[in-house]
Amino acid sequence: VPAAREVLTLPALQVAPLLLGATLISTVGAEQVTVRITEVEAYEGAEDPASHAFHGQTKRNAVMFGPAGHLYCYFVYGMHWCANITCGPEGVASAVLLRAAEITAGLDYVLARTPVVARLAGPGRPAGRGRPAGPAKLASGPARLARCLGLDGSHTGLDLLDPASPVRLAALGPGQPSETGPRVGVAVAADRPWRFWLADAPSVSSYRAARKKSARPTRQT
DNA sequence: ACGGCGATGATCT
DNA sequence: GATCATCGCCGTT
Repeated sequence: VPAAREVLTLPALQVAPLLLGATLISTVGAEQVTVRITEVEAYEGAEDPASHAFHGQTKRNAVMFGPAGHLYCYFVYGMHWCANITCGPEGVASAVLLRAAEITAGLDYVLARTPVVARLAGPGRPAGRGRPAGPAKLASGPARLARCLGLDGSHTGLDLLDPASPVRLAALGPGQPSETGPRVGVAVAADRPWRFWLADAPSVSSYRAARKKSARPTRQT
């Protein structure tokens, strides 16, 4: 199924499951990296308190209000980048967060480019003790996935359907068995099962509830 | 296998 | 000045 603008222009909630199994190609680095998406989350705008666009348009989230099929990267926790695909018609904020994928081409390059990634699942590394098992976990989690693809804020706004773009959405998934659940690390609207993943895909990240707000200390010296 | 927590900086009120 | 759409390390079962 070819990736089409009109499909991505649907609300994120509808686009999200269609992105499972989709192919994403990055030529941002020296060599091409290709992945198959296995886990995503939908974020709507005005009616979704967990969305970056919930409070309206800002400089950071502006691309979410643009046409569908563009890349939205944001920086979190002082060290990580995460990547979204914008959805919905122009003027309506909506996006799908890319949470996990399996690397289908360029694995050697990914391992060579980022030593910290290679340490996670490089050859000869056994599982356990803080060490995820095998290359399936290399792009497991939104920040790991963005890192494997070489994405950061400089790539925000790229048109994923432009054949000349260094990051492209080549094809949508054929519609495989998938499962849903609440979004990871999201405290508000926790009752909405807007996380989607491919059943039995080893690259899918593990669920973590939002860290509960620590009761604020009464004093600090 | 699972849970707690520190790192670290942009963004927005 | 608080809040993160996280990750990796460390300690405990």
